[in-house]
Amino acid sequence: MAKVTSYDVAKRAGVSQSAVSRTFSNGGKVAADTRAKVLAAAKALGYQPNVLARSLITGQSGMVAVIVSQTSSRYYPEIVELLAGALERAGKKMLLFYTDGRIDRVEAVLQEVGKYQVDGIIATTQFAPDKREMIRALNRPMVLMNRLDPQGEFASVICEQTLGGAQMAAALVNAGRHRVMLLSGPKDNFVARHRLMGAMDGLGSAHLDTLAGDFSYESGLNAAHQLVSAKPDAIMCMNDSMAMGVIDGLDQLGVDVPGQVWVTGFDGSVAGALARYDLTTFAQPLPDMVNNSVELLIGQMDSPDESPQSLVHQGALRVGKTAPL
Amino acid sequence: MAKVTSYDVAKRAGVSQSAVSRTFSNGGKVAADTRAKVLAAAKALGYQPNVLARSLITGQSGMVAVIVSQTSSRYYPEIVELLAGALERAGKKMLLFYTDGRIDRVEAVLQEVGKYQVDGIIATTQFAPDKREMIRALNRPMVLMNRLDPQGEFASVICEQTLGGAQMAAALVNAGRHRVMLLSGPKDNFVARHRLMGAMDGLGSAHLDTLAGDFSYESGLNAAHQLVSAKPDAIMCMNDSMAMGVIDGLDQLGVDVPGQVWVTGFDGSVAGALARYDLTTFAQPLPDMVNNSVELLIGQMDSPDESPQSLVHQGALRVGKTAPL
DNA sequence: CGAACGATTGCATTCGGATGCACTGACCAC
DNA sequence: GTGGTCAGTGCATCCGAATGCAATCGTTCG
Repeated sequence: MAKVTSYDVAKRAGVSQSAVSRTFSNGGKVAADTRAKVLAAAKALGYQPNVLARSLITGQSGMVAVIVSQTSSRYYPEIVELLAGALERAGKKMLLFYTDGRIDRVEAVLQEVGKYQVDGIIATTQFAPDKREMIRALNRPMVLMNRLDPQGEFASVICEQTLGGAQMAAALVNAGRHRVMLLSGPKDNFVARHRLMGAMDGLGSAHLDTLAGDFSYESGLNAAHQLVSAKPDAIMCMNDSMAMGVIDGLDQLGVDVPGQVWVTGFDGSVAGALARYDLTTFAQPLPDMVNNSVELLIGQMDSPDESPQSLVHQGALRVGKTAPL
Repeated sequence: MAKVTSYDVAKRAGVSQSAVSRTFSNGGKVAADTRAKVLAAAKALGYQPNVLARSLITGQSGMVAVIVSQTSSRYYPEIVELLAGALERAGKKMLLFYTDGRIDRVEAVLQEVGKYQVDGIIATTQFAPDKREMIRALNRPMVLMNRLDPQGEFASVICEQTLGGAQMAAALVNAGRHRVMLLSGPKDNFVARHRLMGAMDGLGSAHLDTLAGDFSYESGLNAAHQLVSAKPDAIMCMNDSMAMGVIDGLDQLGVDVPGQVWVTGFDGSVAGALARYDLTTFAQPLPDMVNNSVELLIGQMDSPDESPQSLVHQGALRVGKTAPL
């Protein structure tokens, strides 16, 4: 019942350990009947190759580290689920780390990642500039999702954020909205900053003011009162979770959406599409982005010398009932 | 830049590889100045111990496999996030597997788990009885979450489901509801079955009929029409996601909740607590359950010979606006 | 002052599997 | 029949770190 090793299988099958190893690795040269004997013995003993031992030699563990910055945005779980599927299809296992949105935890997580010989890393986290050297030292393929490496050293898959913000803003202005409040995301967050830039560009003089949110539903809920006190005709939120919070906050204040104020989100999350919210939002093609991330990562693993690519996806306005554009 | 091993560190520090190993493992006896030299060299080289190599000797990988049956219930992401936190506090890494709700994938997942020398397993999946031998062969501590092993061979943490169903049902009847439709979960799902049993017990003659759902929002949405055609005064859904779907479906049909029909959920999910849904539901103490699961698992790892425990938590009715009990 | 002692340290081996290399036969062409 | 090719095989070694054991050193005790 204890551990079954390749030696045990070899003994039972009457062959050498090498033969067992060759049977279970890909390139192995094994005669058909030897392979059959080995497989029979393996099955009888319940043998499973020890991937960790194998990784010592091959340098491949089959694991991919996924680092998520779990802000309380409800968008992240959707990313994780999609990633799980895409990685599984690529034959990789997912070693999942959360940084809880704390930049100071990033270092600890990177250290752990370094100990586990992962084949690659997919990160949706912000890295402080001084962590660059540390990441480089990990010396592993990495793809940033929804983050861009300003120096182009690491591959990334993003959705065009600034343009999206501008597009949404322009749509609001065109629809006659001239008093627009903004609810921003975390200051150090890549997508938050870019969305905000685009939004402010697109709004021009229609921009009343900007309040600081943190991407969480609660921050939207809490901001509703202050947002509405400026008497806006629209509130642009820099993600869906906050938009949902704002809507619920406005409900509590007796403010009708979209009757008195329009509200828009950003992400195109599944949650935001729930019928009772049905957000007008800028939707990112998340499934494609996730699939491409994994493809890029696998590509880097296969040919480590090619320079890292950056893929930029285009999102699209999705009109729901919270802003009848 | 390539891989840094304990030998490299040893050479630079002018000590033996053993000294390096002892510095980085817990029980090691190392003189203070030796340790200092090692740590300095390690830092200079960016050395991180290779956990996988270590696991060969110690038999401990520091990883815990989490197996989730990812039905489209939005409750599972909440479990995963909580688990991530609890495992991290316990110093364990999370190797995450989804079975996509397909029982036939369970075997494949178990095989993969077997290859990775995880220290333990936390599963929210259903196991077919013929997988029992396979799990036993893995020979690893395992805790079932929200599942009960009928033979008590594996530890489990559950919430009292039958009682919860009965309690909810009784509350509805007491509040004067006498025509209650049920929306069940997957037939082979543990919690679904038990909730349903309790509900039927509690309803008695107030039970009109039961429709089959699959725990997904969509199945609730699609069932709304058929559910309401029986002219019920309440619809009990066996989880929150379906309840949200039912509510949205009823909205589309112009049926007022709770004006014309009451709707209840089950889980106490974060999503169901969103203000625009504000479900009346039977809430499980999920954070406690998760923490206990990890504690039980760690306990089993420390003392493998103790017989596995089963913890049963008590949930509580949470009254929202979809059924003003 | 010599012996016993405790704290450190390094050596050698081990974990489980992959792989370069040499070796064995079988089979073919000449 | 001889030399050569080639598929299969096992041996020995390696991956990176942990650890039992023996060796070393500075002390302390009698």
